[in-house]
Amino acid sequence: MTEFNDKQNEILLVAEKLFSEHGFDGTSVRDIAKEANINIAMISYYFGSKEKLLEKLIINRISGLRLEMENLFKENLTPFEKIDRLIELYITRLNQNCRMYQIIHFEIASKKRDINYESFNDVKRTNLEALKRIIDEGQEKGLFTKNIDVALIAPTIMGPYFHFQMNKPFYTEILNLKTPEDFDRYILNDLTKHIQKTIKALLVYEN
Amino acid sequence: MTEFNDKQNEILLVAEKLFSEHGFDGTSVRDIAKEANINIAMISYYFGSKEKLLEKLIINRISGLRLEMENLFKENLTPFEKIDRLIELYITRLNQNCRMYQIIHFEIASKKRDINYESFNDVKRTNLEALKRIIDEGQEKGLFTKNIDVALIAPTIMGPYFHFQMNKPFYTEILNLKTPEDFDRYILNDLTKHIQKTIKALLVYEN
Amino acid sequence: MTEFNDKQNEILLVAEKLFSEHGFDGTSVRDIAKEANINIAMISYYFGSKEKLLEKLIINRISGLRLEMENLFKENLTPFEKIDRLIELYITRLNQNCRMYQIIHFEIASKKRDINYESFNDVKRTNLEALKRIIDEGQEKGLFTKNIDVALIAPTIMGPYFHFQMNKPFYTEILNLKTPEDFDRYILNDLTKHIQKTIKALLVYEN
Amino acid sequence: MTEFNDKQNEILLVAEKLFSEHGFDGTSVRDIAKEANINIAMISYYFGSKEKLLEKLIINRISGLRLEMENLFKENLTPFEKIDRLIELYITRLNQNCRMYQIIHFEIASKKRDINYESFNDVKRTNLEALKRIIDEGQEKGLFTKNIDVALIAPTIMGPYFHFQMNKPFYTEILNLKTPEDFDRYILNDLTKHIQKTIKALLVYEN
DNA sequence: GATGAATGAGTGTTCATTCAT
DNA sequence: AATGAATGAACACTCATTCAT
Repeated sequence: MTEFNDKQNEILLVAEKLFSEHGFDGTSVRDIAKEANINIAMISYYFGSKEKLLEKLIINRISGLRLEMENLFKENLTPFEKIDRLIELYITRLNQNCRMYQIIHFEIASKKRDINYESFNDVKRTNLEALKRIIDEGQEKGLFTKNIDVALIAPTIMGPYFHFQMNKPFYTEILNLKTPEDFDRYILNDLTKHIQKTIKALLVYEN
Repeated sequence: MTEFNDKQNEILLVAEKLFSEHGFDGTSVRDIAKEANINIAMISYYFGSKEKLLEKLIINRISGLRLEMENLFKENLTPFEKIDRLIELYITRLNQNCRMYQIIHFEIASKKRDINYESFNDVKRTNLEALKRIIDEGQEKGLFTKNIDVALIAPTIMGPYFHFQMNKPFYTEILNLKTPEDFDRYILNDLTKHIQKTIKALLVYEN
Repeated sequence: MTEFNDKQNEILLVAEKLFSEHGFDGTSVRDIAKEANINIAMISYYFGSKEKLLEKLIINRISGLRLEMENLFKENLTPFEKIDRLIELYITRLNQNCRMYQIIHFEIASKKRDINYESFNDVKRTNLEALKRIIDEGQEKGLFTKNIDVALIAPTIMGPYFHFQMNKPFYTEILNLKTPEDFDRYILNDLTKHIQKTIKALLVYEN
Repeated sequence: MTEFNDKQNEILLVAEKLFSEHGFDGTSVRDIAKEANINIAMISYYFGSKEKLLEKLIINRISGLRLEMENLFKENLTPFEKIDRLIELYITRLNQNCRMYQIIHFEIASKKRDINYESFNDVKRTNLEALKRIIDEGQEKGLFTKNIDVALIAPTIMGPYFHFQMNKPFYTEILNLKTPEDFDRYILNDLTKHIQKTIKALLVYEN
């Protein structure tokens, strides 16, 4: 993992913002250069090409996404508390990187670019593993139901969050969230609690 | 609602496919014209501009999204059954229009285009209303818990579906879904059942 | 062989001029567009790309290079007269297309472009064939020496011509050729006669 | 004549190679810098500019082109033998510097650069002079015909050589020259003999 | 009503060169 | 003396759109 200098980091920051707001194709290198106050040629000079800029941006941001869950397991918490903490951690982290997820999700959908998503998948696999350990523990202790498909728990945590984010204008309106801060606060409090409840309900539900 | 002729419908169909696959900016009018076997000038001629084509496409498709839930309420079903049926209806409908949702979600995110999403929001409001009626009924009958935020049930239904779709490559891999048909079958069976279970668990969960 | 319209022919003409004067890499599509008084986009529009423009230019010009030598053989001429006429024909033709040869020679030398020179080689082969027939006839009649390598006669005809052209500034100076017309006249008269004499000398030379 | 240091000579060597292979415009300073393992800025630093590099390259190489023909005249040879030796010397020397000639010929043709070719012309004049002395001697001894245009003998020697070189792919094919070594051997043996024969035939030909 | 020709603006990228160190 | 960073200009090409027919 190469380190980037200040200017390169500035370019990455601007690119992240513009790509997430207007998409990769909707953002020109001139837009990035103008907003980052650098010469157009710098993007090719530093990153090789616009596409490689995206790639390096994704790799750079993804490498910070792996959750540090060691403490979670060391701490003396009940499986329920662990689930709560895990979800809180998830949402906080997703919300910090929501621009990146916006970009990645769209780029995965449009298969045009052949970006290596393996490191992204790696993160997801690791996170899934952590989730599985907690659920296993809860099941062993007889707290959670036996009938749980772990692979579907993750989309049940992240799905609502992303859906909420993607329909920001709609939920802003019906929940009367007046400022972006209100929206953010709603996510970190109400929505997080809702998702925690959902997962816990699911883990104890006997159908 | 203006009616479109055959050629216009063909253009809309091709545009829907290409926009969903490569994004709006990633699709050129030449691509559309070539795939639809029409002259490039036709798009401007029929729709005014590429942007207006998108707008008309969205409006045209959205109008078909309103769920017909009348029968759902006429039928003599328990609230649980109604929830199951509603979710089944939702997912089926989402899945039939997943291209359209792909487009709309991205276009909402990139605020560039000022497309009128009111009719889209209308649909969501109507669907929310239907959901609310069922939940109200379940609560009145003492079957569901009192403590339910209806506004968050919808993202809990649709969120996991969209997240699953958006991460198709990842879930294809970890669930060993070999063909697109396998993937679709998994959505309509396993994922639907999972979401039904999730919602029902949530509706009876007393925290 | 597709026909070109007036504008396309104008572009080809300008491209031929500029490519021969400044080379392919030394000529930008902007230069061509400006000199041909057309929009830059037209070059891509009409020919696909700058490289394809070169290719089509070469093919278009080459197809006119095959010498019509039927009359030469029908006419009741001595082999010596035929050689004279053939060389005259050669030089006249080379001189009419000297720009094209300038381009082709350089492009052959720089192997960068993978242009199909087969049609060019075809022409050379055909011309070689004609030359061989005349020499065979002269040998049969006992007029020419037996010891002739036909493959080397062609470079002995064309080589001096091209060398003269390529060193135009030098020969202009030492031969005191004041105007381009003088230079051209020298080629068509003196140089042609010199080459005719050279070849005839060679054909009768017993070493 | 300024002397060049090792790095400068390396740059000249690489530039000579690349210019001859891909032309001046087809070679970027980056290409040269990479192949010469030097910093890009070095070319401007050492030579002023890319164009001046070409100029200095040409001047440097031209100064080595003057044939040393003193021995030729000192030796006790017949005019015919002298012609043979001269041509052999010519071809050998041309072939050693064929890259340089490739560059110069193209640069003369494209009048863009205003390089001083006077020293190049000087060389040609000197060589012409030597040729003239031999021919004069042959004429005085009654061995050569009177009617000789010396200015046209040079192109008759060099023209076939260059034409052969420029159409390398064609002659490689029709003469079945399998390797570059075969090609070179053919030039130094067969082609040289052919040119010697041509000139001698011309010098004795009475038309 | 429908279209081929045409265009100006914009795309990402590469260029030779400069400059602070 | 030598160089890595940086740049403005130019590159070939594609874009959505217009317009005469």
